[in-house]
Amino acid sequence: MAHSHDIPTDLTRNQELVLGTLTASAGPLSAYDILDKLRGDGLRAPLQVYRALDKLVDRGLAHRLESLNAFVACADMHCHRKGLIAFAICESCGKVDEFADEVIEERLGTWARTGGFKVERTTMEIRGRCADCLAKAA
Amino acid sequence: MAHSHDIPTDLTRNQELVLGTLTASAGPLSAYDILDKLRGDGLRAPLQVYRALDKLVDRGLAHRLESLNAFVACADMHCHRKGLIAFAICESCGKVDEFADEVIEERLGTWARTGGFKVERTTMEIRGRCADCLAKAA
DNA sequence: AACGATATGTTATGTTATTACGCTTGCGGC
DNA sequence: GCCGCAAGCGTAATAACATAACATATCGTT
Ligand SMILES: [Zn+2]
Ligand SMILES: [Zn+2]
Ligand SMILES: [Zn+2]
Ligand SMILES: [Zn+2]
Repeated sequence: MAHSHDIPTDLTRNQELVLGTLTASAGPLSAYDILDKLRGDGLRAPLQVYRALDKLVDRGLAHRLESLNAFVACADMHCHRKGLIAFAICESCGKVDEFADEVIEERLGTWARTGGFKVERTTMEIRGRCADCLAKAA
Repeated sequence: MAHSHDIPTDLTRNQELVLGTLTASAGPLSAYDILDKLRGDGLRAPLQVYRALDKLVDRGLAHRLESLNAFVACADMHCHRKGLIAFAICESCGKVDEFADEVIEERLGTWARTGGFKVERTTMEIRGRCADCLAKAA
């Protein structure tokens, strides 16, 4: 049976290269970081990376972290249909944890309904220290 | 009696100019937008604006919107000691509404405690359409 | 084959943010 | 007063992030 982690097969070459780079990385990468890693594969211009990233983000295979101007591969495809994903970003090791929370989403919906605001998308990014790094620092 | 909207008196000239510009603006401004508006007052270099913005953001007098790479004046100083502020940004008119929500903050705290993550700061930005713009479009 | 839609490659440019360096100003201790 | 420090300021240069504009290529449909 197909497993939810399977990489889609209909990606273009550039999209596959970019997603592969993100997946192989321990943490978020900027578009230019990605470009540098893919020079050996023939990529030369930022736009090649940005175009691939656009598609990957559209499909939920990657996420943009606004507070870092960087990108990560989706951790586990749990989230593609959920409206709100929160990211916990460790300032120390760069690791990114992603999670979806219905309570927060519902609360946001309540706020929006009250004020007549139509929510189109939400970014939530939490900066701090992960458990591992806290343990090491202790 | 002192009112919470009073502008602090211990700002430097550059800080005052930048905060004034933000306060006068209907929507968020980028650092370079601010710079352009302040050329007549003698400001010449991005750094002059960025330095002022750093201080203003530190003091909670202005906020940075990560998803726009832009800045707004704090709407009403209600938030300076609260950990989490959410911003609702209208894609149509640019208006930014800010609010603090204890439920969301508590929920986030719960998630963090569970995973051993130490939250240092959170950015939450909601993109969509404000009530006014929805009414106009109808 | 003709067409449209999507993807690509390339160059140039635009926008946002920081580094590095030196000068000035305000202030407490002497 | 004068020293020494901390904070602020001015300027130039550069780094980092993102898009515009245009030409070509690839693929499925008719
Ligand atoms: Zn995801
Ligand atoms: Zn960590
Ligand atoms: Zn505020
Ligand atoms: Zn609006």
